[in-house]
Amino acid sequence: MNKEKKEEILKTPKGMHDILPEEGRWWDKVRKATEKVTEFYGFQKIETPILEQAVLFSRTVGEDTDIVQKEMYTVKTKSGDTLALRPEGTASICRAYLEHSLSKAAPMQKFWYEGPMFRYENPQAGRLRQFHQIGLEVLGGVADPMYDAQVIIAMYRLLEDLRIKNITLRINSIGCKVCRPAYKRQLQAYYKNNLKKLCGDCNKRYKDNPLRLLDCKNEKCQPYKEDAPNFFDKLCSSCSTHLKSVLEYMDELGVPYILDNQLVRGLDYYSKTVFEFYAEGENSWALGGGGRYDYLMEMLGGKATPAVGGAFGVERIVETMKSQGVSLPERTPKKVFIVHVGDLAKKKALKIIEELRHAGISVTEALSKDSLKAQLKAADKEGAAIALILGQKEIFEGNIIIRDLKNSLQESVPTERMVEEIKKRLK
RNA sequence: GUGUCUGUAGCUUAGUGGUAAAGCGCCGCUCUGUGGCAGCGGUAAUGUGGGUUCGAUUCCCAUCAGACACCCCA
Repeated sequence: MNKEKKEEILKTPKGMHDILPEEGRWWDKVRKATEKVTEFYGFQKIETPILEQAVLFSRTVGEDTDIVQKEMYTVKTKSGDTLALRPEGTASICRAYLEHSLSKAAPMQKFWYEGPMFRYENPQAGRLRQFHQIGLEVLGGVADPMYDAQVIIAMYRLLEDLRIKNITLRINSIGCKVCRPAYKRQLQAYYKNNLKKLCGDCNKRYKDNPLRLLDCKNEKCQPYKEDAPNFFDKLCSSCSTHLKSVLEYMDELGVPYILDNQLVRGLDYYSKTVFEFYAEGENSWALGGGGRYDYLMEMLGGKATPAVGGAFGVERIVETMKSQGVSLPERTPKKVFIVHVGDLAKKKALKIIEELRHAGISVTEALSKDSLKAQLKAADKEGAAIALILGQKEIFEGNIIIRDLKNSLQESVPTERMVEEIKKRLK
C-alpha cells in the first residue's frame, strides 16, 4: 500500500478519538461513580440506538437550532429513510418512553444513559464531533420541582464523588408557553429601536431567538442589556413559584447555586428550570446541563408528560479531573507471573495457567520471550509478587518453583501443592 | 462556517538552506536456568502534496490534522 493511502486510512475522523487503555482508566472511574450515584437515587439504565429518525431531533431539539441545522450527521438508508446520528440523548429516551408505553408501568420513572453523541462542528477545547454524555431523566408523574431538585442533586453528587472542586451550579427559568412568548415580545419591543447599534449576531438573535440577546458578549451590545426587561419579573405565577421552590430545595440540601438570568439553553424543548454545572476558574464550558421539558412528549405526538433531566459531557469531566489533579487509583498488578524455560515447559505453562484460572488465581506471563532473564524482568516490571518457574528439570520431577520476587527466596514444590502454596504466600 | 498558532522517532523535546540530536520507552548484550541497579549496543522521526533552489526538515503555497478563539454547545 502506498504511503498517502495509508495515512488516510490510519486516522480517526476529525474530532473523534480513540480512547486508549491509559485514558480509559479515567473513563472507568467516571463510569463507576455514575453507576453508584444512579443506583442510589433510583435511576434505571436505558440504552437506545445511536441512529434515530432525523425528524425525532428536528422536532424536539428545534428546527432552527444550530444542532439541527448545521451539526447533525444525517444518513440516507437504502430504503430512503433519513436517519441521524444522535446529537443528544433526551429525545431518544422520550421516544422510547412513548414507543413502549412506559408511562403505564408506573406514574413516574427515572432513567439514566451513557454513550456517544455526534455533532458536526469544529473541534476545540471541550468540544468534539463524537463526544460522550451521561444523562439522567425523570419522566412522568407531576411537574413537581422536587424532581428538578433530584436531578440536580444527583448530578451534583456525581461531581463531588469524582472529587471535582469549585463546582458552580447556575440556575434559571426560561418560563413556559404562557409567559415566555410574552417575555420575548417585550424583549423585542425593548430592543427594536436600537437594532442598528447592535452587533450582527444580535440582529439575527432578535429574529430567531430573542432570549439569546441577553447572552451576547459583544461590547457594543452590553449597555442595552442592563435596562432590558428582566425575565424574573415577567414569569407567570406558576413558573415563578416553581423556580422558587427549586431554589428552596437547593438551600435545603446545601447545594450552592447562582441564579443566572442570562442562562439560556439552546434546545427548544426546555421550559421552566434550566441549569448548568461549571468547574469555576477551570474552563469556560459547562461540564453539563439540563432542565425541565414538559412539552417534549407532546412534540413527539404523545400525551403531555412532565419531565426533567440533565446530562454531562464525559470528556469535559475527565479533562477537569485531570487539570484539577484528581488522582487515579494505582493499577493493581497481577500477583502471579509464570516463567518457562524451554519449549516443553512453554506448553506446560499454558496448562498451568488454566489450572490457576480454575483456582481463581489470576496470572500473567511473557511466554513470547524465551530467555529466563527476560521473563523475570517482565515479571518485575509488572510488579508481580510471585514468579512460578517451570523448566525441564521441574517437569521431570513433577515440581514447580515458586519464587518470591520481593526477597528473592524460592522453593521447589510438587505441582499438586502449587495452588495451595501460592494461596498461602499471597496472604 | 470564520480567524490565529502549531506539525521532527512510540512519548517529551533539541536543531540546521548541505550526513537530523537527546532523554524516556522498547529490544538485546555484559550474565549460555534467575529480575530490580549499572555499563554498552540496537530500534525508530521531519504530516501530505506542490513550488523556489545545485540542494528544503528549514523558505513559500496548498492540503490534512491538532490546539485555541468566534458561533454554538456536553
